[in-house]
Amino acid sequence: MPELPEVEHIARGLSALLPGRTVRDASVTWERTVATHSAEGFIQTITGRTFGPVSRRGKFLVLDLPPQTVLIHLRMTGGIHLCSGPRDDWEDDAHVHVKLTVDDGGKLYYRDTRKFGRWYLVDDPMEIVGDLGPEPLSADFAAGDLSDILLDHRRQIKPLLLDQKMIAGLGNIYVDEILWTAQIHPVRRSHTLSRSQIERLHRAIRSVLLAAIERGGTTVRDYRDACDQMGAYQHVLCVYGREQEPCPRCGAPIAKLQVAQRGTHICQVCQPEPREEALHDSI
DNA sequence: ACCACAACCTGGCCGC
DNA sequence: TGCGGCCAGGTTGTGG
Repeated sequence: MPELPEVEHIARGLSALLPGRTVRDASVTWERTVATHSAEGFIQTITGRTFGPVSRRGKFLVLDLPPQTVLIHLRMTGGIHLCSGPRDDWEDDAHVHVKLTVDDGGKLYYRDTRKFGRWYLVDDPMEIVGDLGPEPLSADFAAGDLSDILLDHRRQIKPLLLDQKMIAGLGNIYVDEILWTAQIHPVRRSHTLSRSQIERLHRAIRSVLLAAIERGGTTVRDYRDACDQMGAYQHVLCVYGREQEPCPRCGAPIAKLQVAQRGTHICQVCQPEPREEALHDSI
């Protein structure tokens, strides 16, 4: 579910509430959620520790818990909810797999229907996020950096953008939105893009992600932020989930196809299919 | 280097 | 109503 904007929004929500709080109690009801420890070992290790700053790297939520760090990847259906009141809807939820009680009685719930999400407790975050590509919203991610990545490979642009080792944080929804915005077909080979297309793509990556963060992310189904609120970016999606609806730019019906085994939404007019030779073109 | 596919899980939706 | 099949915001490992 969550891509960069959703994780960023959750991180901001937790930043306001979690730092300075001490873990008093913890429970883990789906053993495999904690990838680095047994449930027992994890609970013993973190109890009594106090949270420091909360941040994000790619799609990972990063919780400082000196002297170590907790990294959380929400995968498809993971969600975090921090409740300060005495009770909460999540208390008896069958899909809550981790629960932390902090010193003022507040509770942090981790809910994950499909159980794909993972928690990591490590000495050095680089053990987990060391292979990630650059942060697309960082000030030093320039069009030239994107160009270096694209020209260094001969892959279809969509799977390349989804590859976290290339650029960190993009997922299926935002890649479809970004490619529509930049008017680039998802199977276009990365090394065949022109200078101006790369600049358009660079601008689209940043503008789409920033707009999505501003609206608190996209809720297709499960996603809720740290305060259990839905996002609002789903209301302004241009192509994702809009098969058959008119393209906001030209009015042609949005088409759905498979690219890299992922459902993919495009406007066939605004994002024309590359010629065969451009697909296989060398040099 | 790049791609296809299965696996990890559950639930919702569609058609019969 | 029930059941099978397909779909889903992600990642990893295997094999071609």
